[in-house]
Amino acid sequence: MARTDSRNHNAAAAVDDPLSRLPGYALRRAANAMMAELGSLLDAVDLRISEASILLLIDGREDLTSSAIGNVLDIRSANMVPLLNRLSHQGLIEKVPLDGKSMAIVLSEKGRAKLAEVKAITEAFESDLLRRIPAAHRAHFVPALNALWR
Amino acid sequence: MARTDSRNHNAAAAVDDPLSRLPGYALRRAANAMMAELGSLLDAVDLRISEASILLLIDGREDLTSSAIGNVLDIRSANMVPLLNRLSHQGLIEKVPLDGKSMAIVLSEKGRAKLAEVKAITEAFESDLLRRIPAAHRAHFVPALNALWR
DNA sequence: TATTGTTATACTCTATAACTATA
DNA sequence: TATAGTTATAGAGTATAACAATA
Repeated sequence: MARTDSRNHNAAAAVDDPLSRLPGYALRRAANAMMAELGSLLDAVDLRISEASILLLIDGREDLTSSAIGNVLDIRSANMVPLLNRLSHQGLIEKVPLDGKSMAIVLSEKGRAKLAEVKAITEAFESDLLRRIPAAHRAHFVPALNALWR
Repeated sequence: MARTDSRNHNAAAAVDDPLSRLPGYALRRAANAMMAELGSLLDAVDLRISEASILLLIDGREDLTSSAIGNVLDIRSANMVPLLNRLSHQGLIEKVPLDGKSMAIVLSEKGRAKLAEVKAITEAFESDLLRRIPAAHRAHFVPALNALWR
């Protein structure tokens, strides 16, 4: 199977990604791969990653507003609207007025059931992810990542 | 400055992101932060991250086709077209026919000068990135990331 | 005055489908 | 038949600006 024809101009096979030694590039590729995989897993519960993140963040809390959620997850208020609308139309969340201006986003009965599914999927996925990292590097992974944004 | 008013319903300040212990979540947040920063740095040379990646990949090579580049960087051929067009309109690359079907993407004189600028920016950025990771975790970073996608 | 929430909009990135032409 | 390249298009994600109502 060895290809030794020197006239073969298509060198794609010989390019073994010289960029992969770069931390930023490796970070992007790893994140893209992870997002694609998690996204596929969440298709089973008809949620996007950002929507699942919101359910996980709310969990049992009844005091989180749209802006509070957006602040934590780094989502602009204008972009929170369609995100929460979709969760609302699926009957997963409810808006409870806190005062004339603010509304708490809380999980409905259906939302709590969905959250349980999301937790099962993400917990399995997250431990899968860790298991793929060689044991020697594993404990360093989250601390290193968190140093880059927290 | 301490806020101790227990009647304050806005608990945003009290939410310290319980999701950050999750590897997948931390990976996404770190990658987003990195991309935003690198993107800003590359504004100085009027290039996007994907465009800079292409210049870095080509470097001195004269045998890489659009599809070869796309295979390495995981960019679909349909999406390579506008990407290469923009580099071409900026006079940074040229297309050299290899046969009636394939074209090698090579750097122009101007492209080589631009690449030098890109290298300066990215090398400074990449070492900056590493420097932010606590020393104990630093050597584990790229190997751990590469285990997730290579 | 600052904050909460909303609407409208635009830009980027990425994905698929359909197609032409050449190997 | 498979590969190289292109066109058109659609869906996500995310950004800004402008606005109403309330704190």
